Amino acid sequence: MMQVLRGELRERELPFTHQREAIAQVMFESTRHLSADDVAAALRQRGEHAGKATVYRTLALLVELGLATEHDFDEGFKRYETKVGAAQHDHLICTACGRVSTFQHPELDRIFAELASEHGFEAITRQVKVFGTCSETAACRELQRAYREAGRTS
Amino acid sequence: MMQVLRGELRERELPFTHQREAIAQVMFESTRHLSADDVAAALRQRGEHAGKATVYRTLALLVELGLATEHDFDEGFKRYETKVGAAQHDHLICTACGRVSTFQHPELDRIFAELASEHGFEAITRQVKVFGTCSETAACRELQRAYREAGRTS
DNA sequence: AACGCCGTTGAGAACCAGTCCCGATCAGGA
DNA sequence: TCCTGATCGGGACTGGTTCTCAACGGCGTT
Repeated sequence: MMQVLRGELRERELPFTHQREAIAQVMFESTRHLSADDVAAALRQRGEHAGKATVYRTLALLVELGLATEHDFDEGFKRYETKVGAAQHDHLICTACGRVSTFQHPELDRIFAELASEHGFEAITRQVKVFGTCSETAACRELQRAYREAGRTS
Repeated sequence: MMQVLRGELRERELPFTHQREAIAQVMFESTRHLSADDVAAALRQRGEHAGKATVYRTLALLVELGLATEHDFDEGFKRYETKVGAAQHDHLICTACGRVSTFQHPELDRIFAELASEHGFEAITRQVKVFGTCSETAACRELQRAYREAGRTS
């Protein structure tokens, strides 16, 4: 896993530094969506440390290398997710509790490929996000009901 | 058109102010995706003026009332688009020239409805964005070619 | 093992979209 | 016209992210 990073860096003649290793380790070991702060906290927890500029630069680098993806769930900051060993997937974001769940739909790839070629567009990445309320907690289910009723009457 | 706004405001017992009218006018007369700054500039151009706090508040209000939608095209700021008289649509964003084009796909609504019910999720809004390169300018087409070749070899 | 080049690091300053504060102003019902 | 409560606006503030630049550290070379 770390070898992949090492290889990508060598290929571009970029140094494999201690900080890059530590940050990548944090990313690779988590399947969650981490903010820059989460990464810094995880580093502290294992006795490591990296300046915030380095954390941001390294996360951007991982995205550039294709080893991570960047997400914006409308929280006012970005989150990052390891891409290694995970299939392309999209997200459902609960606006009540903040939980993010993932899904894969077999038709989406085809649809976007069709769209791109129809528009003379070369698609590089896509972002598909569905915002709404989940049914994990009682509070979320309550909001679901409220929303459904409001939708019916307006 | 302005009557719609007036009605929505009355329904919620909110005052129909001169600033709200002017900002809504700017939005309703444009089919483009305007940033808060664009709106302020458009106001200036027609001899109006509104503090930026008011611009932001009013745009948020229009979104709340269902008369506008908010977009984030990864430029570091939000853009707003009037929703009046426009069908649900999604966006292709060219990362080379910044052009945004729209598309509608007949299957997407069905797919997201299915997904939501499968996950016990009540979908409120969705954001579907495809980032890539368009074929509008020579520079964009050049990047398209470069990207296709890079994709082939890696 | 020591050298040197050059990209990286980090602490803090800077940046900037967006929000908050609060006294002045205004919409609109009585 | 008067009154009341919401809005407005200029400027201060917030907080995520980027920039600055001197010190440092990979890593290929000698």
